Amino acid sequence: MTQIAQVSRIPKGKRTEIRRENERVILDAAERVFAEAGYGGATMQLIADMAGLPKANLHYYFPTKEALYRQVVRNIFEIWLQAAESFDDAPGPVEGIGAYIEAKMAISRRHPYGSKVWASEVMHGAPVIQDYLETTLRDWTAGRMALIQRWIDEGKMAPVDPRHLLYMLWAMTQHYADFGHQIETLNNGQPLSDAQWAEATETVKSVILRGIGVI
Amino acid sequence: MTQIAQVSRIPKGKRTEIRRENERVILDAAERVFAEAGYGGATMQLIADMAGLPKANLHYYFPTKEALYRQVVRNIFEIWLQAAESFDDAPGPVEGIGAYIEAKMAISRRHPYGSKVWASEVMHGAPVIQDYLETTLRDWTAGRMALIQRWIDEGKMAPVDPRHLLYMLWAMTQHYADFGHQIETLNNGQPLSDAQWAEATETVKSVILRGIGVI
DNA sequence: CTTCGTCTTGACCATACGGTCAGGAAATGA
DNA sequence: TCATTTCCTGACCGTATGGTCAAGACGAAG
Repeated sequence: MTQIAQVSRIPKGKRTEIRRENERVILDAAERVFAEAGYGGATMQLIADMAGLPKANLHYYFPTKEALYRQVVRNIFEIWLQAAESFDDAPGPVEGIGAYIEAKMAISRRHPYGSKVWASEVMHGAPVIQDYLETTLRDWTAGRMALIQRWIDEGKMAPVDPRHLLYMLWAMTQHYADFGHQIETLNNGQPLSDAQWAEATETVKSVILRGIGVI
Repeated sequence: MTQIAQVSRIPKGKRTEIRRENERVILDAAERVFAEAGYGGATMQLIADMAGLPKANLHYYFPTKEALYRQVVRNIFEIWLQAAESFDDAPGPVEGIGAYIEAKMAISRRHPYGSKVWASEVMHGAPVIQDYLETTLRDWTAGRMALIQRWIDEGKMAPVDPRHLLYMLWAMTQHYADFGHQIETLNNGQPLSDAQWAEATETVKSVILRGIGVI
């Protein structure tokens, strides 16, 4: 067991571990800097300082600024997709949509920088992840719309346009990450407490679930 | 009457008119470029090209890039505040919140660039409009929260946390501007038609109004 | 027509940025 | 121990950017 744990942490010796760790540190720093300064405002020097590495070292692991940015955006997309699984295996809208809201609110709290990078990328016309929008996201959206439509047809919820319902879910949950600074300012400059996050999640859930006629 | 009309259009001769027109052209171009490229990614040259003026001319009207950006953000804030008036003079939540959703959806369609600049500014920590958040926006929010609470106390709507209800309204309506590119991609690359905008507005209204128990 | 203040703009400057590179340090394997 | 590969980094480079300036064009007023 100890052996297995070690193997999983250091799969192929110190070399691999160094690479893995440095890439992680750089990606974390880059996510934060890209979120706070935008792609154009972010500089490799800033990311290097945040990561505690010389700038030239960044270019050793990631050839260009754009390549680093691409990797950051892709990582975020993976997290989105994982949350999307909350939708499946649900007997009806109360469980499915409720779980989805909870999952996305949790992501907004845990990965605010990632959400901002994604928002920024989309706002600028999705120059990097346009293909993802046209393939993976489009397919996922179509599948969920069909599921919601099925729930409507089965009389499990009110006849609400599935597409715009999805947009509403995305908008509200991501708002708590993307506009976190505004929300914090309106909260007397304090980050939302555990209780306030729970309250926010509960309010969103209750309004939506009542709004689609399942409460 | 003709005299008055002329006076209001050309108050002080051609000089003033030239200044007014050039400032307008520059601000329009700047709003679009800031929205599409972000503050850091926007260049004075790009704005100048978009405005059809030489770069040096921009610096004649606006001393620095930051000053130009500040003016763009302030203009947007004014538009936000005007829409906020929809809330007042409403006898209850159906009219007040319904009108507010319609007004903000209309703004999202007519001023998508402005909405994106605002979102970008807030996401980057509101370096320029932090004072607005702490004064004007905070006051406005407090006033509307009190109004909503009054409606709840009077039994006109379900007891929904007023603060988070406001956040939900902002999130959903601005989402159609800020994430317009994603929405367009999911609409087979086509901008939303008049009918689709009406459908979106109707869906948001119906879910929210049912969600706060007034339908 | 002359004068004066406003507007226009090509050329220019200092700086900061993304990216390169050579040469050394450290880890690996025989 | 020694050879080989990977990792590290200070110094450097070409370019693009925000901003300046001086000289001229244009409208207003007498």
